[in-house]
Amino acid sequence: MAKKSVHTIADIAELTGVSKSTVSRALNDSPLLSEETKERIRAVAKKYDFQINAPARQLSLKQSNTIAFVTHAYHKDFSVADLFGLEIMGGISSGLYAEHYDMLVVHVDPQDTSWIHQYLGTGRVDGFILMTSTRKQYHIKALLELGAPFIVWGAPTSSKKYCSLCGDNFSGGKLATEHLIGAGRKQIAFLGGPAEEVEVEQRYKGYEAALREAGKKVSPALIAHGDFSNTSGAEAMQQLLDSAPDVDAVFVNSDLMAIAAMDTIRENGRRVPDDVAVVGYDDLSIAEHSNPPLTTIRQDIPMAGKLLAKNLVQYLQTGNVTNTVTPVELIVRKSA
Amino acid sequence: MAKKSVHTIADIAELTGVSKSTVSRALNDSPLLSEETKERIRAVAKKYDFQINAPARQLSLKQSNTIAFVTHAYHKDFSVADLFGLEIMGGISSGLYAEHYDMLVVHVDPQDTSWIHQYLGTGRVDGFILMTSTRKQYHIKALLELGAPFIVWGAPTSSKKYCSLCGDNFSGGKLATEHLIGAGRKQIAFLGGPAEEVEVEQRYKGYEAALREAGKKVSPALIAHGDFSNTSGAEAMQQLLDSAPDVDAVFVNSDLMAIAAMDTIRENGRRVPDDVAVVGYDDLSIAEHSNPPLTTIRQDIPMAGKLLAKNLVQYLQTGNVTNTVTPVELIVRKSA
DNA sequence: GAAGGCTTTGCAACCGATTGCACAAAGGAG
DNA sequence: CTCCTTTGTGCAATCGGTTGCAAAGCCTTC
Repeated sequence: MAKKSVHTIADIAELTGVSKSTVSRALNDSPLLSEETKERIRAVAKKYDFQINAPARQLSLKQSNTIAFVTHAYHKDFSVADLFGLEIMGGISSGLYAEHYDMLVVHVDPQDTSWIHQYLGTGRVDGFILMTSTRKQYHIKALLELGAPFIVWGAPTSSKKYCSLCGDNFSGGKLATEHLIGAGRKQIAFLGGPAEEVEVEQRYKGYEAALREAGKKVSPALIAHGDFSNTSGAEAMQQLLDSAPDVDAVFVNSDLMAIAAMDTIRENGRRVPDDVAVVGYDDLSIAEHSNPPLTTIRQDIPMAGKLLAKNLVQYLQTGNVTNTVTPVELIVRKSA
Repeated sequence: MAKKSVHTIADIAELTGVSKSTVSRALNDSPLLSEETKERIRAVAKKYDFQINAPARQLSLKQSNTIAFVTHAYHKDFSVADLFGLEIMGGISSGLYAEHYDMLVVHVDPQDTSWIHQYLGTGRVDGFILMTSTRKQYHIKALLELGAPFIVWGAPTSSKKYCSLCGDNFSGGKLATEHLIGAGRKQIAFLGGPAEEVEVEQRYKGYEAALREAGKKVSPALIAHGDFSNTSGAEAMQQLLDSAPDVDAVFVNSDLMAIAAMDTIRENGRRVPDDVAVVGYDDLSIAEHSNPPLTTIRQDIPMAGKLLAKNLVQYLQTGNVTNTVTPVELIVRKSA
């Protein structure tokens, strides 16, 4: 079949005997056209498998229908952000797809903010989803200064208004701790991520609140911090076992650290969960395959991704600034 | 400063007192212009932080300088492709960046090939990098039929010519097995991925070759297959321990399966590596953090990503079909 | 039967780049 | 002092859409 030559709306126009404008309107479902004409034109377009030219459309509309997923470059040293980033990317991608947006992935150098000009100034993307773990504040500041549209994963910290989405960290910490208390644990430790991060602080507050409500005290010997990495989880756990030998439970701020912590516990001759119960955070896909399967706080990551996409698009279209907190859920498996 | 209004080459043209064409030529380093003029124009462009409009350029050049990273939608069930995909994406991204290309991520339904039209027909992307694990052949066939430019990760299988890149699976299998033989192991098992995959078959051949060269026989009781997933690794390992109780080493086709296998070995009251030595495959970031740290065959994934990018771009520009095999390397840690 | 109002469609300008071709200026040859 | 190259620059068309405005057709209404 010689249908090959149908690549522009002008071709369709000729085939249907109307003008370019009419074809354009038909394809965009303009109310100016009669249903009949629209139908006729669309039928032809479908028949010839017409695909509109994206760059031309973007040029005309001054809008790319593309957003950039901004993340730091991946490196050998394995942090929670990696797996987490992968999972959330799937959610974002599907959320954007539903809104007819494409996703460009931009790996940035944490030191450098020139990517903002590079992608926004050129009309390549309409907005950003920020996932970089380090120096996030620095990037947020730059985006705000340039008036670039964006949404960030994590609790909002600047006084300025911008879109954000984060998990309910307070409830997460509380839920985990309550579960351990309910299981009859007496010496419940908190193994957090970097103390300076808002998320970690909120989880700690939840931990504290649960203990207080149960009439328990917070003991400094039961508090330790890592940096979300595997190794730091093992180290912090060792520290806890040393400083509080009678520890019988631990709430860990990430699944990755929790898995490392469980290894450390075993290396110290204790059993999980018999001697020490462990609750993780995130419910990454590895959580259910760990040994033993990890009890953890689930953040619905795919859903979070979809919401990031949806809220950003909403902001682009209406200027609505959203700061959403997504619910968390306790998933009970074998480790606690 | 009122530099805000400099957004098009026409603005630059006015500022420098030349025509749009001259500005365009200067920015593209055309040989038609004198160095002096080019310098002068570039200086102005730099001064005003001019960013060229991408859609306009794309429309004019009929080329988007964007490629699509095509992968299946991520789902809960954790396969090697996930982590592997993440790591290789980083390499691809940086490789494309070096070639001045952007990376669009497209999550596709394995059943559906309409994404090809959707992205190629619209001029949104210039080519594809195919990573989907299942139904890969189906997608390759569709791409070939439509004459779409692409490169795939994995050994080429069709009789048709297309670009590909894959690890040296034969050498990988051989290296791993030789290492185990060299360590004095006598009953060396092969725990593979799906038997029908070319990669797995090649690794098996390498395993076989190493045994043969050492004057050893291949025993069917020492062969098992999983599907690259965590759980399948544990199951297959159990099967091996049952069918060959005297097994003292195992070459596993993926790090994820290997880690699960090590757990299974311990659950059966044996020690790693003392009783059973384990060699994995891929050297994912988790390999060095496993317990014990995993001896494994490294594929240089970031480099593979860069090569995928580079070779695809080369194909786009010159039509050169490349089928590259990247070297592998034995990384000795504690598990064997 | 003419005027006015709707609805439907087309013309042409515009979005911001690239590039073939024409033309102007400068240098060299006769 | 002309004429011819050679080199450097600008004009205007083009890429493929979108959209403000004008116009054409049709139906009412007086």
